[in-house]
Amino acid sequence: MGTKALHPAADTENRLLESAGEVFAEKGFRATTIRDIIRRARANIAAVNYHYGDKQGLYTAVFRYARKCCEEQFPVDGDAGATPRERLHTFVRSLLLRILDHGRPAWHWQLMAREMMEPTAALDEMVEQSIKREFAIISGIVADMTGLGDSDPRIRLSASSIIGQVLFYRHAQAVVIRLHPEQQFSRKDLEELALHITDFSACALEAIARHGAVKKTGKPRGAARERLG
Amino acid sequence: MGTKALHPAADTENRLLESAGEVFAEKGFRATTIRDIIRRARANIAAVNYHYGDKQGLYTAVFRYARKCCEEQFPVDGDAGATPRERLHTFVRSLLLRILDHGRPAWHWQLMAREMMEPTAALDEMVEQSIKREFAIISGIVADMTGLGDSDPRIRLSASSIIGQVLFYRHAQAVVIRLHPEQQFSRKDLEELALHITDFSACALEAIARHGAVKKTGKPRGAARERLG
DNA sequence: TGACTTTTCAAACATGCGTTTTAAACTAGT
DNA sequence: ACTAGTTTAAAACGCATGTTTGAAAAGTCA
Repeated sequence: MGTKALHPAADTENRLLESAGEVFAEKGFRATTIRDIIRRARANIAAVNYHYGDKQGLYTAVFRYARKCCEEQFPVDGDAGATPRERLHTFVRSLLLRILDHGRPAWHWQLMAREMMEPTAALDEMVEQSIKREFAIISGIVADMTGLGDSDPRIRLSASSIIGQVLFYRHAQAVVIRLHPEQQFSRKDLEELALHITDFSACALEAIARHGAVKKTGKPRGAARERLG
Repeated sequence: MGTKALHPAADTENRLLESAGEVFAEKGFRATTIRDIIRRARANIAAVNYHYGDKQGLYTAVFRYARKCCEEQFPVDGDAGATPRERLHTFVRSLLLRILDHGRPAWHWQLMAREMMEPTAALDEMVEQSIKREFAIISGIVADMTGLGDSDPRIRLSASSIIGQVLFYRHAQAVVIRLHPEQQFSRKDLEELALHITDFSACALEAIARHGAVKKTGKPRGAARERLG
């Protein structure tokens, strides 16, 4: 009927992927029922078994699909010619938009957040194929801004501090909303949030650069102290 | 068996509370089965219905119990006479130990973390009776360290940044373990972690104090230089 | 002890779930 | 039009779950 036009070139398989993604993201793997998915996809209950074997098969298919879309939409590594400070801002902003933007496929990173907290086999794949690379990017930025040696544990700790500030607004969003109703999550608010986290982190990194980067064979890769003025 | 001695003065009701807490924390509300709980508590399946009405009733009872225990164990507001920096460290350290310490009731904050991510009615109670107060504490510390006026939004943002760094290790623990197997969570590791987060945050706050605290009663401590947008 | 309440127990009940089955509808090549 | 292969459809199966039941056991007080 007319409903078919809502999902344009969507054969049953694609409708299942999209619907399943929404429901899985909203309620988690266990709490979602196949009947809930097929109702939303306007498909038959046997379709998921036919196309994906079983519920778990559909889940991993959805997960792979989500990761692909997510990476394309908000690339996390900015212009290599930019200053470390600018690259930090790009990274923070992209991550924040990824996990909180109300855009169309809002459920992609919601799925990821769920996997982080309650890992299944899908998390291993995600760590290997996405997170490792992205953590390396932020680690590189941190190294540039601090001048710390590659193996200095403070790089890992600082990178975690930065990511933690961002993920907070996803993982603890329910608390934030209750605690600070004035904190909204419009695109504009997210831009402000990204600026704050960038500022906050940059100040800390610059402090480390000033009085802490005297380890290893000091190889200052970038100008760490330019930002001071 | 000596198993009964493990739960000393535990009547059925208390055994249910403890066992349910462990299982709920580990698998979440939906995924835990009553049969799983009563098996661990060595009680009959009808006991939960008899004492708590239904599964949901048991859950809210467990939750209230968890909050009580949690607050007693790691008080988050340190000596009022200490320096702001020391109070910051106390706060960060307590929060970190709360959510990651392997001590006996390790499941208390695991439950809370679950509620944060997938809120039920229990979260509202928690926000009102615990989180608001604790967020006020860290906000006070931030205000002291930066000199910002009470209503400056940067206080809320900075407090969130600090808490976010801590919660990261709970919410994304599965990722951290896969990404950095060298990162352990022994008591000693947690102390180091707390020191890093304190350092990182203190540097950022001090920078804000230097060039950003020109609101309210205005106490410009350093040269207030402007930064790029 | 004996009546009465509280607590425990094993079994059964009702429901919702993932999955399977069987057949009908559709598609494409000849 | 016929047939073979693919996709969809409806119903049913088997199982695990939350909950209820009715009686036995333990506890309480006279």
